[in-house]
Amino acid sequence: MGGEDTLLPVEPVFLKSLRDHVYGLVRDAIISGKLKGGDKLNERQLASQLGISTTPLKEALRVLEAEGLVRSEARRGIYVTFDAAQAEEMMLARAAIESMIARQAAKHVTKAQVTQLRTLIVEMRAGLETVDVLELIALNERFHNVIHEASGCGYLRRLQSGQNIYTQTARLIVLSEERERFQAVEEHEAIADAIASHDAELAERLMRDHVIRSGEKHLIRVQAEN
Amino acid sequence: MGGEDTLLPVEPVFLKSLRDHVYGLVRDAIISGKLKGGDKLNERQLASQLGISTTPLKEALRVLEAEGLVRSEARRGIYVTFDAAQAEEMMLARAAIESMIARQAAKHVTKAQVTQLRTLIVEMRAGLETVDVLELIALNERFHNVIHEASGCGYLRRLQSGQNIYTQTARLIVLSEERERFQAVEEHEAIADAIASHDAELAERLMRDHVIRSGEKHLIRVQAEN
DNA sequence: ATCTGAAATTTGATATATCAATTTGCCGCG
DNA sequence: CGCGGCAAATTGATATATCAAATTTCAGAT
Repeated sequence: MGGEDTLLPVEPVFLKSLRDHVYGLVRDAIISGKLKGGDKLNERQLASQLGISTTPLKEALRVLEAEGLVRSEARRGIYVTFDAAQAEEMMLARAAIESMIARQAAKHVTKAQVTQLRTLIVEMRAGLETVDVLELIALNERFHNVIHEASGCGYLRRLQSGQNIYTQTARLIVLSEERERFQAVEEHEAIADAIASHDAELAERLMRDHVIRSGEKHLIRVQAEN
Repeated sequence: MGGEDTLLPVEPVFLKSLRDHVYGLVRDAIISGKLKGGDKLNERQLASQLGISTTPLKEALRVLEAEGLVRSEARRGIYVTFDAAQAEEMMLARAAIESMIARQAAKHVTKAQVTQLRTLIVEMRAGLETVDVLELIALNERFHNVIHEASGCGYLRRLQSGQNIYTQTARLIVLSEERERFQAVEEHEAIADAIASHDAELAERLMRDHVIRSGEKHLIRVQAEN
């Protein structure tokens, strides 16, 4: 087993339910590598470490199992299944879903949303000049959010968010390379153009290639950290 | 190790945990329309109806929530969120993921797997002649399974299976149309050719269009039933 | 020393009790 | 009649106890 002793307390204010809080703790521990593929989780022990009962923990583990991060064997144990190979597949899943969202966005986007996308591109170019990486990260998120909203696909959006395994620091590191910053903005502009011209097929392909290319860089970073 | 293959006389039904069983019951009720979008579920009442305690039910509901079929509001209630719009989005999700799987399959497929695909196509043609719809359904599943295996993507495969909302009867009805049977086999052959020639881009596009076109027919059927 | 198998232990599965937030209903006041 | 507001009822959240399957331990036989 790997280092779940470093998983921490649940003391913080009751902003959300224990199960949601614990879900986040364990998921982060898995994604960040504190819990590695093959590690066994003990319900009682983990609940006791967190200072909670097994009920909310069991519910959190069920969600993680539904997401494919752990596998539960009846009366045997709960094992972490997430590894580098799955990280790559989750990136591919993001690419698949995000590109389908872009496809739908190209079909349903409004003129106002096109304007929002173009404005964001302009701001991204400004961010390139000032080398404001944090600002670029925020703009990237807003850019994708506008596309999500344009698509009108709430379920796909939700499904997509479940495939996110990149931390803020990983994003910072990836965008610390000037070449990457420029390429990302170029790709975003091409995607915005495709959506603006209602070219669903092109928007889908460009988005897929963008997510995969950018994702590979993140994955390299993640692997380097572990 | 080994030899346990002949020692499994236990009924599968009893091996399944209550939570898994209940999960299946509620999911089917939602997908089939017995529970409609907006319906409120009461934990105690439902547990009592099913003759179980709330513990396994809560876990089942957490999984359904993770899948986006219900939404839980703390100390307020659990509401069914699945509706026709989400059914369409789940079909799009299937198309997105299945096409990504086809893309990976085109990259990693072996000669033996290509042979399997070609054999299945031949059998499908035979099924067209004999109008054996059940056989066609089984062949379709095997066809997609070979592609899944060729892709080597276990996570994507799992994610894909979560998007399945078609019943056997729905498949029967859709394939009851001769035009649909022929078109499906034609599309399958084109997909097999693309994968055989390692054309990832084409395989992805063909698979996506196939799942969407075929999915729309299923959705029309589902809507007609409700 | 190795194998067998039964007892003790572990552990997830399930049931039940309790807590606390929310809703509901009723009463009185304007 | 309408509107606050408090008490009771409802309900999901959490804690704890119990059950049963799986694993481990270890005595006894070979």
